[in-house]
Amino acid sequence: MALSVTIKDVARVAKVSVATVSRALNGHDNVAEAVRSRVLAVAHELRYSPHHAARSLSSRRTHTIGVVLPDLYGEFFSELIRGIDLVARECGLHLLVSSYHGHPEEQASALRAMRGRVDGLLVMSPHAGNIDFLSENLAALPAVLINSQPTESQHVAFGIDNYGGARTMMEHLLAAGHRRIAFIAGPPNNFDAFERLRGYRDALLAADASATPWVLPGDFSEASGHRAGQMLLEDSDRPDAVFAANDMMALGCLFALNQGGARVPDQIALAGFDDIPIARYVAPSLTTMRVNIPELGAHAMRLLLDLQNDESVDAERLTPLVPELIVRESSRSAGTVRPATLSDGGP
Amino acid sequence: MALSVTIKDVARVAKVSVATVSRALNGHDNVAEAVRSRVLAVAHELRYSPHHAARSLSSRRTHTIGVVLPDLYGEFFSELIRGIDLVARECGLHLLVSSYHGHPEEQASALRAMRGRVDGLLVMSPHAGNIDFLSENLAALPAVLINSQPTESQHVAFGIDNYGGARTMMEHLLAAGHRRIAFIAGPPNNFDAFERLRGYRDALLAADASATPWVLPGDFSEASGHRAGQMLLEDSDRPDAVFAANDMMALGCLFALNQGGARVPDQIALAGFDDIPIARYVAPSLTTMRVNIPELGAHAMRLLLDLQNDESVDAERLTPLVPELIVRESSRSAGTVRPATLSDGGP
DNA sequence: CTGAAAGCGCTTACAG
DNA sequence: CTGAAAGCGCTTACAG
Repeated sequence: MALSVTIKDVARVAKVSVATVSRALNGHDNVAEAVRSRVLAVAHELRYSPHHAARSLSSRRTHTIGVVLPDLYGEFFSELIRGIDLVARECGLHLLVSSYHGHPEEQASALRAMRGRVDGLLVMSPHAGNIDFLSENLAALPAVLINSQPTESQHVAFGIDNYGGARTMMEHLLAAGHRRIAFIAGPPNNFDAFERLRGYRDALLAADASATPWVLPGDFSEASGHRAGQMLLEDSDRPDAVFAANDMMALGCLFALNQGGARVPDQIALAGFDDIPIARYVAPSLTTMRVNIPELGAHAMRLLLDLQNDESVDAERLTPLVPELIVRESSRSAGTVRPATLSDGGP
Repeated sequence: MALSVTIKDVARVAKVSVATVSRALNGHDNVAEAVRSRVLAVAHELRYSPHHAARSLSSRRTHTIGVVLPDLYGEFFSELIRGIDLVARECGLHLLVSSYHGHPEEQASALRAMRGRVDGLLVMSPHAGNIDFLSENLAALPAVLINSQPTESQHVAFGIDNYGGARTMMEHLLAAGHRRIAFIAGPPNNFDAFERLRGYRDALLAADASATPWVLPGDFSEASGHRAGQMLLEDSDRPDAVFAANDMMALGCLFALNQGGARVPDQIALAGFDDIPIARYVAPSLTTMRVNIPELGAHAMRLLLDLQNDESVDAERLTPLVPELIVRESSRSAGTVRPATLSDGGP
């Protein structure tokens, strides 16, 4: 760093003031054309690259967006980041990604560490009840909340229609004739999980007011789905269908059922939620609700940009993203169960 | 931002100078204990959080590591980042991740944009022949190259033993009795792909000096593997086994063979490279070389830390990471082909 | 169109 | 142990 070339070096060589160099490099129009091209040439020749911290300290803009996530692990987050990055790139913005690694108590410090590094924040906080404290730490930065519990606070929030998605899946299972439908729940304090459970219950009771919801515990992990599957196998009383709150648990359950000799979908139908890539490769391929994850991120990013430009965000743009029902073999009532192929269920 | 509280506010309220606030907050020992606790209390009460750009401009440290990758898409990169992040966190370092999205010509600007934002760089540059120009733009920052073509330059580099891995796989296929082994190659200018191809050739010729290498073109994408599989089906003359330079192509090839009615492994054995998660879920599950991707990132990060501390890096620590042979159903010479289960091939 | 100067919010020798 | 001051590398009114 000590050897690196600064704006002063460029100014000296180009025989102008640093102010002029700054203007020339930043494309201001109050620079003589001859001077500008000379400055540009010198800057290039010296391999000058502006010092980001200095620039953002004086200009009060960082051209960077902070993304604070619960975790970085897994397909969901990489797809989300990809969608965000797509929009950010178009606008010449960088991304500073940070996660609190499943420790919600570290979220505050993750948020505060963003000060002076970012112009705006995209925050995903699925842990219910975190919102008040969130507001305290968001400071004066424009922010968009992703997939978070709604709040009375003034924050812009955007997410997936988990409730509606769960109802859609239930309607599919009910239409296929299943009546005794078990549900593998997500983590207790997770807002997404809560909404999906709510959709399951409401749909079940809407179809038959005397039905008893059949809920198995889970935590979104494959292992918890596997445990739920084993629990079902041990029970002499089995459901017609199992709806897992996410695909990872559905897969865990599928393997448990396969191992235990329960045929899917012939003996038990199975469905998940998310449409992670593996879902269409397993045998039988998994019926699920497809969530357009990159679009979730991209749209949140666009909302943030509007917020930064002081454009008011109309309510319509905050309408949750509706997941799409993808019917595959795991819920097909009858017929051939073929191995998954390239042409099955997507590009 | 205008409303945010600065070190001056803390100093005023705590009735000390900004210098003292700075020292107290940074844990210097030349601060009276009573003063320190007062400053800390005030800072907390005011929800003060240091302005990062200002701090790094004056201290000349950013506590951030730049990670420049060819792309962000897919399991490989998210696993790599996870490994890097693991080590970074332990050291209280942040990560600034940037990708040039498959456009090598944007790599230079991605690298230069890191100036003044990071203390060190982790760079993955699989495109052969990029190295000289890399050196020009790395400036004075300590850097570690990941999975890149070796160079005479002074850069520290670390990667996977692609050549050795490919040979190991070939020895497995040869030991299973296969002689006519086709190879689906990766992109022409990719160093990883080049090394794997070299391992294939050498192993083939080592087993039989008169053998003719049978190389199909590919570019690491599933689609290109699918095309290669179709090409093999159309040919009346089929190989005993197919070794794809990565798992994605192996999967594409597998689907083509499945669709075309060629039984794997009975008629054609199949193997890939990488051990991506899907590899053990497909039917038949895929034999492959497992690369410990998080460890690749973690180790590179540790090398960078040593470099920053001016510790000399001994050659031993630069020894490439050796992939591990994972034999699954797609290359089993005979016996039962069962669906994948939870207990197959890993946690 | 251009330059001198103030200022962004910190850290760190330098005095005391 | 503490404070006044210089300085990090830029940008941006303010004059001219």
